[in-house]
Amino acid sequence: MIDPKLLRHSTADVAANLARRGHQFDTDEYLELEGRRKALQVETEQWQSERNASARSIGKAKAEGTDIAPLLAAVKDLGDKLDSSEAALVSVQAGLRDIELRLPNLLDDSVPDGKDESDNAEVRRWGEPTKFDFEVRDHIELGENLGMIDFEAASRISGSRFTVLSGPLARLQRALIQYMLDTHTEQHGYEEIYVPYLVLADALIGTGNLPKFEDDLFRTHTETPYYLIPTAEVPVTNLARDAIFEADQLPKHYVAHTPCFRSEVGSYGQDTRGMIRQHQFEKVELVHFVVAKDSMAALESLTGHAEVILQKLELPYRVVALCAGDVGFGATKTYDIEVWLPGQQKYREISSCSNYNDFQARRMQARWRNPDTGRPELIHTLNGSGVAAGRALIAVMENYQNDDGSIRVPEVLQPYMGGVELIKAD
RNA sequence: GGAGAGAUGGCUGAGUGGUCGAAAGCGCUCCCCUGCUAAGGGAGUAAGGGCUAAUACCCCUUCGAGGGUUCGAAUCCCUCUCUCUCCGCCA
Repeated sequence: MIDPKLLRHSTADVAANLARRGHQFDTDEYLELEGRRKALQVETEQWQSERNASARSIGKAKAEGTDIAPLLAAVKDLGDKLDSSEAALVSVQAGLRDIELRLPNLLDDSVPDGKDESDNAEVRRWGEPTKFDFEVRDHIELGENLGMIDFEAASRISGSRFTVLSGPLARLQRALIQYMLDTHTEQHGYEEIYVPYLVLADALIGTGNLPKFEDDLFRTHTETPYYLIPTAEVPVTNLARDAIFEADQLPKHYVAHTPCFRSEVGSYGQDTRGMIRQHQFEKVELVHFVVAKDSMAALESLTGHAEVILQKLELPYRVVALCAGDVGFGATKTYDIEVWLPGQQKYREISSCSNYNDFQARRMQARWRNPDTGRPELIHTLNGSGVAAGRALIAVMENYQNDDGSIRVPEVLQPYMGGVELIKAD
């Protein structure tokens, strides 16, 4: 959520910033509503104040034994006036809040202009696209030839966009997850955390997934609905909900492995084959809670931590700064890390690292106490994949493939594979 | 699933219709005192929001959540959620 005060006092500036994303902010509608809010709130609070004053004087009169009948007569219709004014205020406030909750975050000035993916700016590149002296296979062909990926079985069980992995390949994904968790906790100082995979709507409002992106989520039909998490970001970031951290408790660095569930409506026709885009996938997620002044530096370090994983796996990648039109709803700035996939001869997203500044914190009331002012201030939240395990598995398969369809196990993963160095069909 | 108890400020814990944003204690901050330490004395110490240039006044809201009764609710009524104890079941 954008600071309501900023929205109120610098409406045109906010609209201009959001326009960079291609978001059209109807300032007339907003200002009209905001004007009514102000009038109604002032009026309502005046009635409330009056009611409190008269209730006090009635109490006092009663204690003194004075006749309270005239006082009661004086406040006779106060209740009605208060009720109607309050009802109007509540409805206007709900309308405003809905507008505010659906407004994307302000972009950082460093975000490059552009309208879609093709305008993203490459920041750096690590490694060179892997070279092969044979015809490369994609992960689908590799996996099926090994007999360790079964898309047909998955679709019998769950329909499209699911995968069944077996044997060494299933273990390889687990090895990747374990390796990532160990690296982030042991090398990068993160605290490992285990969280619920089902969350309440409020948690998703906190991170910005609701109310706008309900369609992307799976929901239960229990009386109070649960949502399957689309990323660990949701439960982990909500650890800060309603919190007031002391200065010495920050920064917080969390790492969590969870499955992620996405409905992927609206992505018909994209990546329909293979396990690039699934309803369910495994991901290791990094989350930072920091004080405001540190968040841009934190974005750099978080992105760096995700990159280390690819470097240790010796997977070629590049980092791109998302352009204005491509930055996600709640982020002020985002780096995507794209890994080289020989099967597609393309760099494909394997991690997305974002600074949300106070956007999520404001929705969650996540604060820290600034010792200089003694007052609670909003923290800044960041998160990034470190990295997506399903896609990392694809990247390893395709980049480590041999002519005979076998797959070498990256050196750093071998200890997690019981020393296995090569995955091949029996 | 059954039975019972509970939910109040950073914590413990009073408070069954009015002067209660809330006693007391602890903790914390500042000041005083004591040659150090311990002890002691004093003052302060919730969050959100509105108004505003203001983190100054002033005002509003909040005692698990939502509704109701009332001029007035932490206190009375209804619904829900959560926590704890015991029994049952269960990974």
